[in-house]
Amino acid sequence: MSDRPVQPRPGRKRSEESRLAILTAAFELIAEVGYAGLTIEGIAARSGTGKQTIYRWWPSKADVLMDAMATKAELYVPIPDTGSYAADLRAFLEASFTLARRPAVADGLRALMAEAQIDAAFGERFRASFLRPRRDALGIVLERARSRGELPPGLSPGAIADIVFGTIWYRLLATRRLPDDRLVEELVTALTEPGLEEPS
Amino acid sequence: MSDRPVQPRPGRKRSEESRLAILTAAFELIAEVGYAGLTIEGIAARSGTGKQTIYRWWPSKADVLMDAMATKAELYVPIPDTGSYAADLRAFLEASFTLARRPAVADGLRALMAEAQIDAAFGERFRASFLRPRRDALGIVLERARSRGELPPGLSPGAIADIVFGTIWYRLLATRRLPDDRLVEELVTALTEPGLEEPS
Amino acid sequence: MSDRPVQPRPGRKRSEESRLAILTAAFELIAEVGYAGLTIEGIAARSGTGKQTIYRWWPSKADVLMDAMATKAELYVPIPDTGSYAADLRAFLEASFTLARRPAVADGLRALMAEAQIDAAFGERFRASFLRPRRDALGIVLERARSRGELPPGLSPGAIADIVFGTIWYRLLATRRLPDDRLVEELVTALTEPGLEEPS
Amino acid sequence: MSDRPVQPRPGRKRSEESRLAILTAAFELIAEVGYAGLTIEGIAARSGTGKQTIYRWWPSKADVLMDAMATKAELYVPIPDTGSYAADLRAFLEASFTLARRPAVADGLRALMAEAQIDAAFGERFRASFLRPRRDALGIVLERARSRGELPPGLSPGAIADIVFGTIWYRLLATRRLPDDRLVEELVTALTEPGLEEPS
DNA sequence: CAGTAACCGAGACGGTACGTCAAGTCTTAAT
DNA sequence: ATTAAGACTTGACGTACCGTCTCGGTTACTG
Repeated sequence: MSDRPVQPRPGRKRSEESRLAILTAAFELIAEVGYAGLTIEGIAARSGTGKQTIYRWWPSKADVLMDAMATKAELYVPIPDTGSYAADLRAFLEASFTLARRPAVADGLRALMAEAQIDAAFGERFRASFLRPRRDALGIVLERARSRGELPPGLSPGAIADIVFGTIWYRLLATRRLPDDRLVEELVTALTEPGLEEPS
Repeated sequence: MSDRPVQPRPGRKRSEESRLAILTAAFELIAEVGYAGLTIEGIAARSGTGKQTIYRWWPSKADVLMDAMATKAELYVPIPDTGSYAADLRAFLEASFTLARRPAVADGLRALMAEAQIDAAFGERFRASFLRPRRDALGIVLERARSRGELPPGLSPGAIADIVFGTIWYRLLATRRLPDDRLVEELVTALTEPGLEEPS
Repeated sequence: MSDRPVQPRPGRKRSEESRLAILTAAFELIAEVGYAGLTIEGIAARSGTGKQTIYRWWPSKADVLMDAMATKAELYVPIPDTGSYAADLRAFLEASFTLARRPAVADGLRALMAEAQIDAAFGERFRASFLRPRRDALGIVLERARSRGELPPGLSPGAIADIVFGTIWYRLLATRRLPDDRLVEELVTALTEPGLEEPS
Repeated sequence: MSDRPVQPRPGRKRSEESRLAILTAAFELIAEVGYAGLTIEGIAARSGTGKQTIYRWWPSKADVLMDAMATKAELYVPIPDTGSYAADLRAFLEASFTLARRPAVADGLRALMAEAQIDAAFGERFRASFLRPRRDALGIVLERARSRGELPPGLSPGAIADIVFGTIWYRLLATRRLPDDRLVEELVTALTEPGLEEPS
């Protein structure tokens, strides 16, 4: 096993130091000047690197930011498995909302989603490497619930995912009221079969 | 009262011809070159006007586009009043989805929402003059339902609005699968009290 | 008469202030940093103008410099007419040498001739608008001498011009010994018919 | 004495293969893309060597080109010795003109002279190792003529050299009319004492 | 014959300047 | 006062090369 025979290409190796300096600069700049003020030149200047080094490894400033978010922000959302669909859903929502309430994360996510609308090629990359994994995580929770027969009738897993992520993103993008615990309960209410949730 | 006494200011009047030419050019250009390729200079050239004329009347190209969308696209969504919450919701969703499925409209909405993330001042205007009226329309439907006691327990009107608009926007922005009739039914399922909708 | 009906084109007029600031900056910079260190960006910064303003009116930095030399340096060489070929030639050479001994002029001429070798299109412009007029001035002197039968046998006016200008340029470009009065006499000696010059 | 005692330094020897590949690449590239398009990176790529190898042995691309000209072009001009100043001068001019008429040589010479104006350090090397030997060759011819009393009165050997080389270079650099046989005769006419040349 | 020193190719690095684009401002003559 | 036209300053873009700096690997002299 273990493919990739390390392929010892000739020439100087990529500088890990520069890579981190660039991601750090991008992460700091987005907080200081906003996405509209974020420029490749600014990242290069702040990080003490050359523009060419950025262009060599990332196709656009949005890709730098996406990489910076993945590297510098801790975006991991665990896949809960409590045995109950309602509890799993609540746990997933709470973890996601906690993330989205961090200002730097919320600002970064808004900028990435905006750029995804404007630059179609980046949009593809953003969906494939950022949105899809998180949607897949919820998909696992929903699949378990489905196999236990806990999903409400008339609601497909796909629609539930659309509603869950749609509501989170809408709060971020359109209302700018960050999602709170009350919204967790209302989403759980809407997405579970009434009468089944609280067996008390 | 005393409505604008026509205020006969001195000097040449605003050219209605130019205004329409600018909005038409913006609407056509967004389809031809995309929002990334839309420029004030391009709009001026295409419309046969000067840049200054655009800057005099609109604060940014996104405002031109928003105006163009409002003027050139027919974005009106009627406020249904059938007497039944489920039927009203379904009608509202169907009308909204029909709109969002028009490619020019979908592209324009995506661009406006993107710009609203990047330019905070435009974001304010976009929310106030574009998002709020539509949310208010749904609010009227929901208020009528609430007063008739048809809203599901545990779901506030605000949360329902977040879920409805969130899901529509998410399909536009993140999945690029345009909303379809099946989603209408799933949203109605999630947002009505089970057993009440279809009295079968 | 008086063509060019002033052609009142619409729009803002070219800024004479910027034009002069650019030429002045170029003329000063060539002395301070040399041609290798002369950049469009440097000229723009020093002159307080934008790069685009330079690119709008000149095709290359060499053209800016050529214009600056013509405007800022006083390069005019009068066409002598003493009635004697030898005296005219001597006067022409002395005036030309005086010019070429000014360091700023010598440096500028060297740079222009160098660029003319490297950029063929500029070379054409340099020959047509810089070298040709000066060669034509000498041509008038020689034509007068020819009509009076004063040219030495076996020497065409073209060859005399090649020798005169060739020698001046060679001293500038290759030896960097600036031309002096002794060289004037030696050139006059070589280019006049012996025995005719000093009729004494 | 005993120069360079072969100094058997340790380490790998300079690769003659790479040296020739670099000079060949430079010589070919100057013809294909011109001096403006000639780059160290291009020479390295074409020759299959690394940039460092070039920088190790030559201080600039102009030095590579000068070396390539000396190695690839046959630039040798014999020192004629016929016993007659006029015949020697004619022979020297004819040999030099023949060289300068070869397009690759003319292009190379123009580029070197241009670079000598722009890069002062290279200019020194160009004068010392390229121009000086050729001027010295003519100097030998002129010294022999002087000792035989054949030089025209009023013309120093230095002035003659300035006129000879100046005229050749001027034709190359400024008029781009390559020197021809007629010019040989006119130069001989100007630089010999009339009545002495053809004793007929 | 193992070290070690200089060379080689490849290619990433920090920089500088390029020539272009568009932004938002201003000036002009005409309406 | 407003318009179309177009020049203005500003700032970032993405590219091209510069000259330097690793890399891993090859030669060739030396202790």
